[in-house]
Formats: sequence, C-alpha cells, structure tokens
Amino acid sequence: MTEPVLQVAVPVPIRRRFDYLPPRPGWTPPLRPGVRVRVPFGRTSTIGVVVGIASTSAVDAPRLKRVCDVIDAEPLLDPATLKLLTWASDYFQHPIGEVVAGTLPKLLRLGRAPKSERRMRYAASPAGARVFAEGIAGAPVQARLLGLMLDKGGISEAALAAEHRGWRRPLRALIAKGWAEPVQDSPCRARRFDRPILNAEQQRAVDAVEARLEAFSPYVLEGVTSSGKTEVYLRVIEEVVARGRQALVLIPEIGLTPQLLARFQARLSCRVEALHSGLSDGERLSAWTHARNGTADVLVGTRSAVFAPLARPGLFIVDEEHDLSFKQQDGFRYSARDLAVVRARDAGAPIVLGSATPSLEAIDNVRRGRYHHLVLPRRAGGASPPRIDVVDLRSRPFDNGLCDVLIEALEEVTARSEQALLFINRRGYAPRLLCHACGWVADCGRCDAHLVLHHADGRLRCHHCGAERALIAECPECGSGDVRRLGLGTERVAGALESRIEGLRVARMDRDATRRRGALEAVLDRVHAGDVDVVVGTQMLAKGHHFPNVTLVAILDADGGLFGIDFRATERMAQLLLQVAGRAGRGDRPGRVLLQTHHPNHPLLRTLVLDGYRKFCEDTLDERRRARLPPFASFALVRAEALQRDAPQSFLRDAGACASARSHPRVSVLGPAPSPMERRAGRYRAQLLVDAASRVALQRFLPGWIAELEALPSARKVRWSVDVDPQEMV
DNA sequence: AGCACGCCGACT
DNA sequence: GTCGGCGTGCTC
Repeated sequence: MTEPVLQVAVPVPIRRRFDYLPPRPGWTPPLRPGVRVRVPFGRTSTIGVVVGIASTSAVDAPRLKRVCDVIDAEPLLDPATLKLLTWASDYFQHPIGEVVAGTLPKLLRLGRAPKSERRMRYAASPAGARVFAEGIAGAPVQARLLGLMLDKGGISEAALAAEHRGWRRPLRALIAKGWAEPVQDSPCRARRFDRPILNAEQQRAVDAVEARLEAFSPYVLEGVTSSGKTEVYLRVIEEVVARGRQALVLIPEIGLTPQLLARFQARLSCRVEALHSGLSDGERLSAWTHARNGTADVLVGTRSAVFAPLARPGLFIVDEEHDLSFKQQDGFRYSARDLAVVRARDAGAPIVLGSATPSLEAIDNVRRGRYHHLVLPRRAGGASPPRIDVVDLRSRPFDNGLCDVLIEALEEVTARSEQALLFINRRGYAPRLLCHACGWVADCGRCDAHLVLHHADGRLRCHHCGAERALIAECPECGSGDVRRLGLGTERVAGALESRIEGLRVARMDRDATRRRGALEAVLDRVHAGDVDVVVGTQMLAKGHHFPNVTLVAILDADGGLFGIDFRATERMAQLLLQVAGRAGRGDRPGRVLLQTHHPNHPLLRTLVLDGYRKFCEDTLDERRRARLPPFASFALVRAEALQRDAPQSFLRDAGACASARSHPRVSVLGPAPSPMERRAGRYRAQLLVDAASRVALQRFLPGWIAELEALPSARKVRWSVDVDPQEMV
C-alpha cells in the first residue's frame, strides 16, 4: 500500500505545488484537501494548505519530505473555495501558494484555529418542530435537545453542554437532518417597518431574479444613480435568506462600507457582516469564520471578500460592477467581479451585477444573450434626470478653470440655498512649476513626472512615488524669480472660488483633505448639515455619496479622457462623467450638469451627451470590434522593471522571442515598449502585450510560455509580473 | 519570498 | 588576516 501524496500550496512566489508525504508512515487520521499543514521548506518550515491528494508524485521518492504536522482536523477550506482558488491561480497565472495565503485572514495564515463557535445558538427548524410533534423514536438525546430548543426558542452551546456531555454529536445529527439549525446569538428583531414600495421596474427586476434562484443566472442591473438598485438587492437578499441561503455582496473599495452596512443592517432582519480592509485581524477572522460556518446570512465586503468561503451560497451581488477597484492592481492581479461570476456559476446561484454605467464587458455579455438585462430607468421619488450643458471653453475667458457661465450658475444655486459639486481630476494646487525665464520645470528625480505644488504646506510632491521637496521661490537653474504655477488642482480651484464669490463656503474632497481618519466623514457631515455651498473634489466625488441638496455639478475639464493613451480611456471618462453627474438633482429638484471642454464636437462626447450612455456603449463596442480590442480579444500584459534602463526591455525582447517561437496561430505579442511613464520611483519600466483572439486561446498559450519566461536568464535581472485582462495599460 | 553558498573590498 | 556586499541557486 503506497502512501498518499499531499499536494501543498506553499506561500512562495513559485508557480508550482509541493508534494509531501503524511506526517508518519501508516498515518490514519483523515487527510483531506483544504487542511493546513506545517511543512519543512528549504531550511525552514512554513504553513501551507493541502490543495490536492494524489497517489503518485512527479518528484523522485527520496526527495519527498513528510509534513511536520496537520493543523486542521476538518478542512479549513471547502471544495468549492479550493476550486475557486485553483481556478483563479490558473486563470490569472499567479502562484497557487500566494493565492491561497493571500486570501486567507492573517491569523489563519499564522496557524490560528478558526474562531470558536462558543456563542452560537441552535434552534429547531420548522421541519424539526413537525418531527418532534410526531415523536422521535430511537434517538432519545436528539429528541431531548430538540425539545429544549423548541421550548426556549433556541439554546446556546453552553446550555447544551450543561444538558448533555457529548452534545456535539447529537447536535450534528440534528443539523444534518435539517431538524435544527444554527441561529444568530442575539434574537432576531423584525425590522421591516421601513420597507419602501417598489416601482414597476424595481418589482420586475426583483421578480426576474427571484424566478430563478436555484440556478446560475447572471443579471446586469442597470440603474441610473438613485434609481433604487439597493432596494432591489435588499428584496432579493431577503428572499434568499428566507430560503436559508447566504448572500455575498461585493462593493468597491471606498469609505462607503459603513453607510451601506448600516442600511443593510437596518433593513434586514438577519445577520449581516462586513469584510473589508478597515477591520482588525480578529474582526476579519471572525467575519470570515461566520461566513464559512453559516452564522452570517449576508456578507458585505470589498474585493478580497470574493474568496470568503460560504456555507450555503445562494446569491452574489457586485455593486458598481464597472468600478476599477474590483481588479487588484498589484501582486495577484485578480478581478473580483469576474471571480464572483465564476463562483455563482459553480454554486448554481444567481449573480446581479449592478451599475448606473455598466462596463462594456457586461453590456457585451447582454448583447450576446449571456446575461439578462434588468433596467431601472426612473429615478426614485420621481426626480428628473439632470440636464447636461456642454460649455465650449474655446475663446471664452476663464480664470482658474472657472468660466463665467459656471460662476453664474454657482451664484444661482447658492442663492437658492442649494449645493454644487465641482469635479477636477487633480489634487494639489498646480501640477507644474515652470521658470518663465529659462523653461526649467520642477521634475521628480525618480519618476518621469512633474512635481505637483501643494500650496497649503508649501511643498512640491510627486504623486507617483511620494517624493517631497520644499517649494522654491527662485529657479534653481537660472536664479530667476519668475517661477510660475501652471495648471489646476483642487486646492487652487477651491481657493479661486472663495476669492471669486464672496462668502462662499467651499469644502475640498480629495485624498489630501480626507487622509486623516474621520476627515471624510467630517466633510460629508458638513455637506449634509448645509454648512457648505460647494464641494471641490476628485474621483472621490463620483463614488456613491448621497448629496440630496446638490443641484449643480460641474466637470471642469472633460478633455482628459478624450485623448488618453489607454483604449479604455473614453469608457472611463464616460463612466466618471455620468457618475459625477448622477450626484445632481436628487430629491425633488432637477439637477444641472456643466461640462467644460475645448472639444465640444468630439464625436464620443456628443454621443454621450445627446444620445446617452447606451448609445455611447454601442458605438464604442462597434469600434472595439473593428479594432479587435477587448472584449473582442483577450489581452495579457507582462510588465518588467529594474534599476538598469535596458534590463526590462531586453527581458521582454527575450520573452517576445519565446512567444514567436511557439508560433501560436491565434496569439501575437506587441512590443516590448517602455511604459507610458518609463521611470517610476527610480525604476525603469517596460511592457509587452499579449494579444489573443479569445480567452481560450490566451489561456492555452500562457502557462507554457510563462514557464519559459521563468527560465530566461534575463528574467533574473528584473522584477516582472503578468496581468491577465489588464484594466489599465499603464 | 527566504536562505545559504560564494567569491571580492575596507576594517580590527 | 576577517566582516559583509549582493549575484546565483534552490526549495517537494
């Protein structure tokens, strides 16, 4: 009888599993995939997870070591979660060990046991109550425990232990038969008093999802801002939880988690838990464990929550599906949105991808009939959509980004005691400091970028590497005192507004103004209290905050996205534009959007403003199809960086040569080319694009090719990574 | 990622 | 004469 071979995911950046033998010959305790093991590794030892068990190994028998010990009696990761992790590792070409370790709460990675379920309570199910009434024969202990549960409406573990010494086994039997179930430790309160009435479209969306709760069915829920998407989520979640299943809700990585969580908890009479980066290690472990053992009915989390195991998965929701933060931008570059779809498919559950501005991928899937389309065209409460006015900046006088049309509009708004949002895509005061005498520009020494002037503290900062310098009054090259501040940032616009309109109360909302803990909340509170007339901010303004009194939104420079290097730049710009615009005219007052541009006749801008987002997407998708760009092709990007200027390019040239030698008919490589910002934080960067005709072609090509790259001598002189389905080409 | 082995400069 | 620089190689 040969010993089983344990395939272990070891937390190292090596694209391989490591084979081990059981702790001792003739080891009998069950060894199942999903258990953690401590393994000798090189000259040290580390904790890994068994991801497979085989009868043979490709490694020579004498080289196989034994695991030191098995940490878990029961698998920590269930088969579905393991399957997801392996799938993600294969698809995104990231080492399995790092995938597994990276998605486990830190305390579990360190070998801690999952949180005990001490405070769990158990109650009889309706089926249990029926059976008990009819009388249970042959299982006196089970009957007694069930009786207690019925008697007291639930019983704690401590009370169970007091009642019967070996309580775990009969309890497990009761749960297995569906007669008893774990319940939350505090009794449920019915909190459905605040349930708004659905409009016809919301009802149709809810009905559509609820009609197919038992099978994989993907939906795109397209609803303009404040059309009541969240209410649709809540109704469907209620139904899923009522059927004894769990819901996983993914939200973008922003400070909105507390608000959304509060709304969920206020509306749902079940146990809602959060899993996001703001939690302590203990809280994170607790939420993870509750998802895994089924104590939590609803798990609301950011990107990484997509890997949380679920005891009874029944529904997946990705809110603001188009948001870039669902794609991790370093290390293990996975897309939580796409993985959620994979998970829903495996679980045979519905998934709702919600957005006011769905991604082109989502829309394409609708067009191909793969996803169902649910539309919420109306704004809740009958608010009318905002009017979009394009302001032609050409030959119009404007000062610090503010033209007279905008100033007048602002004065009208504040006269009515309403509020306005000004969006500008750059923080700081001025993005460029220029000597008018000799042309010198303040550049970052470590990046190919200009330093941005921050006026408040008199510093010059690099927004790419964080380098900082004191502001200088004279040109360091020629000594001239005529050093000018070029371009616009939030700080400058805010200051200009204050001096242009007397008594105007301006708040800033950008990374600088909200860095301090609680600062964002403070700004939001001031806005809600009406202590602010105008908010000047960056992208942050676009992200779902509710500003009921805002009736004017201005986009100071809509041109940025029109001529970007990234083929997704226009899609981004359109989404941002509509998201920002969506902040205007909630409540009962109509909103107005002012869009300042030097290119009022740009075709995509015109389509967007005149025909709306849908038409814009149709046109952009047609263009993508003609140009064979995603989603009509599948990309991967290999990035490399090094302190030596040519190391990245020569590695990527070798990589390109390997690719050509493989002569895959449906795959080609483009480049290498220096990254759009070649030097960043002192390192030179370059990239190579892999262009495949389809996902399948790309997935067939990558594994073998990447294995070759790992063996290239030039690979050792650079740091390199693969980004499958890159979202940003920079 | 760690960790060790290995061969060349400024210090007691 | 040694401490230590990081290049190279390996991990079941």
